[in-house]
Amino acid sequence: MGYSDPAIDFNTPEGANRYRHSTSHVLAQAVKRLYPGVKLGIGPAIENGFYYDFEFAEPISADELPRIEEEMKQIIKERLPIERHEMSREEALAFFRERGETYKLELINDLPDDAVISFYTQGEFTDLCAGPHLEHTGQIKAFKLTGLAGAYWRGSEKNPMLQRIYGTSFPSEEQLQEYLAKLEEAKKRDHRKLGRELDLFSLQEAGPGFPFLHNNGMIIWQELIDFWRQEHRRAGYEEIKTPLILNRELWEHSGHWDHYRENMYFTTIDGQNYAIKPMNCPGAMLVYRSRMHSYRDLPRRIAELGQVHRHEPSGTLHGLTRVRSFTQDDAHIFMCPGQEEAEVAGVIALIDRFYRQFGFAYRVELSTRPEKAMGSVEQWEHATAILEKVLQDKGIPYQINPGDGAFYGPKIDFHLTDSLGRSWQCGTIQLDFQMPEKFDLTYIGEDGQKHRPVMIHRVIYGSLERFLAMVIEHYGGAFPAWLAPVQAVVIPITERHHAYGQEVYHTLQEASLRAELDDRNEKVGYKIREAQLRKIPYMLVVGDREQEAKLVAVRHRDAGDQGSSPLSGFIAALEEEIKLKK
RNA sequence: GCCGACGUAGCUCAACGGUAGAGCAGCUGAUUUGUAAUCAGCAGGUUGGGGGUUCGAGUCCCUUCGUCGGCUCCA
Repeated sequence: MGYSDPAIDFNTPEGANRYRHSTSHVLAQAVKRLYPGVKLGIGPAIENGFYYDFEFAEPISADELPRIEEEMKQIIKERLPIERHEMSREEALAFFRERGETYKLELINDLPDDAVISFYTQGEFTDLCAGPHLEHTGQIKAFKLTGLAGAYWRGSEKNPMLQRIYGTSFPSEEQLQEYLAKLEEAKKRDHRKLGRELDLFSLQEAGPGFPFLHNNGMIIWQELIDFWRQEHRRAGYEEIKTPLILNRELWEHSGHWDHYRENMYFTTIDGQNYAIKPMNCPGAMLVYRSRMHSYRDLPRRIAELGQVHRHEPSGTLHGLTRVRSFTQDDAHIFMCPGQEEAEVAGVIALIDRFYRQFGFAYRVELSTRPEKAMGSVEQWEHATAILEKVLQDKGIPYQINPGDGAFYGPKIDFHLTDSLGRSWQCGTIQLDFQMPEKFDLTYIGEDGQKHRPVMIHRVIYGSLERFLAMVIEHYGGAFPAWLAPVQAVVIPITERHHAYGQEVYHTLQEASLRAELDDRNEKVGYKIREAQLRKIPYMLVVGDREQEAKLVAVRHRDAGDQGSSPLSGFIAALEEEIKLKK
């Protein structure tokens, strides 16, 4: 099985991985040549590229990447054959010990006893590697080093931090350029850029991680909430609002003090200790507990748009997607044992309904028991089995994310992808047997005795801030009419059309449409250009012809000039478009 | 929090250690315009903050805050 033409195989994931994995070896070889004392970490292929981790004697800077690229080109020019061979464990250890490759030694020591220890050699460079690889280095046609970053050895903050060089490679220069151009294009959709350009929100030095929403952003926010309320009423939810600040005792009681303290903000009122809520659940528990429940009341689905504050490490903050204060579209479902499956299934259906509305593709994960968890292993297994069963019954593909559950229960997570391909958790469904216990929640069963309810914590949007970011990037700022901050702008051609423009504008306003009148002293082309840049869906040009016949000349953001129509007809069509959330 | 980079006008970006500039946006005036930029003028800054080196710092050094790319973490 030859591999003389990498372009043929590149279209399969295996082929692309092999190609890029070999590129990462070329990178390591180049670095070894340029920085003799360097120690090697690992260097796998990843989605869209590869990386290699190094420990340099002196940290290098990004300016040095071009120099490394030059050396890589040299290695490619040398067309070094890439050859596989095996060593015994002892030989392998001796090989790396001699070369001072302490990280490689660690890797070998962690290999299972019966593992085949294989190596790949190209020229003077040999690396521990399972392969497979290309036949020779000359097969790499186009590559680029794309970044330099710190990364903990084996992903643990307890380990030393290595320097990771990222890169990508393709079988042709055209494909590489195409990929880089696509990345540039994607950057234009970045919600942080669009947020400023479209005046949706801002991030200020006065409050790192605490976003400011502007009027345009608030309009989208409110539409998201209106849609949410409507759907939740239909799905049988109630809505509550609980305080942002509650006393410390409550958080000690709920387990947050033990399990979540380092993420919480605290304050003092009249000498008493309070915490700013990082989660909404305790508030919902108190509401549940404020009266008696019969099994006939259950399931009780109690929703809350709750603003939470969490102290996230400064280095993790990111636009609207990772903040320190956000609004969860939370709900807590209290139910009798046995109702779990139906309720979890109901929430999954609701999440699907929402994401479908926006056309989001999503990925599902099942997160299991973390190290720091409340409750017995049996309870966790029981809860996890329920979640797993629902996913399987529904035929939903999912990955297991071990140890990533909440401290009170396992969860199903729903991930969306941003414009640069980064994945963000939005929806989540968490099954909780702990909190009802902690708060001694009860209901009266058919038998007249007290019983313990089970609880689900769930969010659909996840955080409204994060979801808003996803919405911005998904539409690239060109929002559908139901979300658009301004739905139509009236553009009179000259001053002589201002009165009619006013009339049109007022009629739109009275129909509760979000309209603007652009009566500035500018040419039509100028006003249209500006409206296009603001991504306003409809532009209504009015001049002599329109004024005379009570028409509007409709221009659509994407479809262009639509010709003239009676104002009433335009309004009816727009109202329909909004109602259908097209 | 950790590693690296970057902070110059509202925005995008210039300025060999030697008087901080441009385009767009803004304001004023002229122009009354038919589907992506009319013309002219004006104004706009303790170069993120603080310290230091130097005759002299946007530029070099230290420190701090913020942002960006990752790592860890997470809605």
